[in-house]
Amino acid sequence: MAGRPDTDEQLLLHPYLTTMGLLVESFEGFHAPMTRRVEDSSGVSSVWFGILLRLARSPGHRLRMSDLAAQASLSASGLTRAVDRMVAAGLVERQACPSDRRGQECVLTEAGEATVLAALPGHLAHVTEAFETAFTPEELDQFTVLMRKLRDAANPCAAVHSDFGSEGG
Amino acid sequence: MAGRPDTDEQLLLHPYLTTMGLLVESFEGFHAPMTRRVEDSSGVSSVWFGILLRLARSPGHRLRMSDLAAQASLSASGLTRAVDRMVAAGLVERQACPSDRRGQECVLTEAGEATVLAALPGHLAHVTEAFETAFTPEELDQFTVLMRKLRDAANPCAAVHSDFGSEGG
DNA sequence: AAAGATTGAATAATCAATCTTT
DNA sequence: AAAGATTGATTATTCAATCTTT
Repeated sequence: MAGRPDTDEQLLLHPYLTTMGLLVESFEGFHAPMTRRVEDSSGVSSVWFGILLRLARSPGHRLRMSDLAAQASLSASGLTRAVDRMVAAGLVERQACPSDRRGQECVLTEAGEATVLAALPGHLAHVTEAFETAFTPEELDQFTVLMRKLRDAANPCAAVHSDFGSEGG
Repeated sequence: MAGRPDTDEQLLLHPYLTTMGLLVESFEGFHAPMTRRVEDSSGVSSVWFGILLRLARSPGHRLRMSDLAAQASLSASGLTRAVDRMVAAGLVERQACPSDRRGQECVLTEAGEATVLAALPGHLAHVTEAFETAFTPEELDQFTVLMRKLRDAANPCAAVHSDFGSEGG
């Protein structure tokens, strides 16, 4: 009869749960091997590589700690610890933010730039291979559009702050 | 001239890197709020909820430790620790695998089933809202197909083991 | 009071090594 | 010898609290 509540079994096997599980598994299945490769070729963790890459793509090779935290999907304290370790490794340095004395900028060092540039051709080759194996050019375009929609729907604020997603493509 | 190597700047701004960054940011931007909601409504971490959900969807409400580790994107030791804590919380129990005395099965308890079923309607509502806000039905179909291609290309083995991705949809 | 950044305490993840069974 | 599972040691991440600046 109409309005009858779904059984537990129907809920458990709902197609949207299948799609959700597929999304998570697909991302992990794609991301984990990519992570291993970038760590092998760069010699640093994928978190560090992501930070170095975002700095290298930013004007002045620098980003505010809070912006970097958001872009790297780390908490503020998580980024502070990561940058502590990267400073110790000589890959980045902290500089006072000239316009806001509460702030700190994270700035790429020569060694940091060298690290990211050395690993970049190999990384790009892996990314290219993964996308071109999985997708035709038309599918890659479709995919980019759909991912942007998914992100913007779930998290509207992310679009403006994003160095990667809000332009280009 | 032909064959001239790319400059660092060209590599850094390569469209595939933009797409890769967009993919990661989109997934995190989608997944993080979903994680917070499922933790709020279920009272357990999203890792635990994922484990409970996969067990609830499996025949006999049970899975081998190694299969569960793969599906939950955890290492073998990571899953052992997680299951230790879930046994202590009364949500799952270990049973010897009848066909292979090296193996252990992780089995849902009554309390574990109650936990996942209580949170399921709310979780499904959030998933539904996220997908239907982001996508038209046609786009959701496209998206499912593309995610499956991406996973299968990057990680061909995952398809066979997957409870979520290899059937239905 | 709110925002940016950092610190202490606690949690959870991994690698390498180990043990049992196949 | 290889696979499944677990344990010890280490590392990384988070939350809550704190400090400075706006």
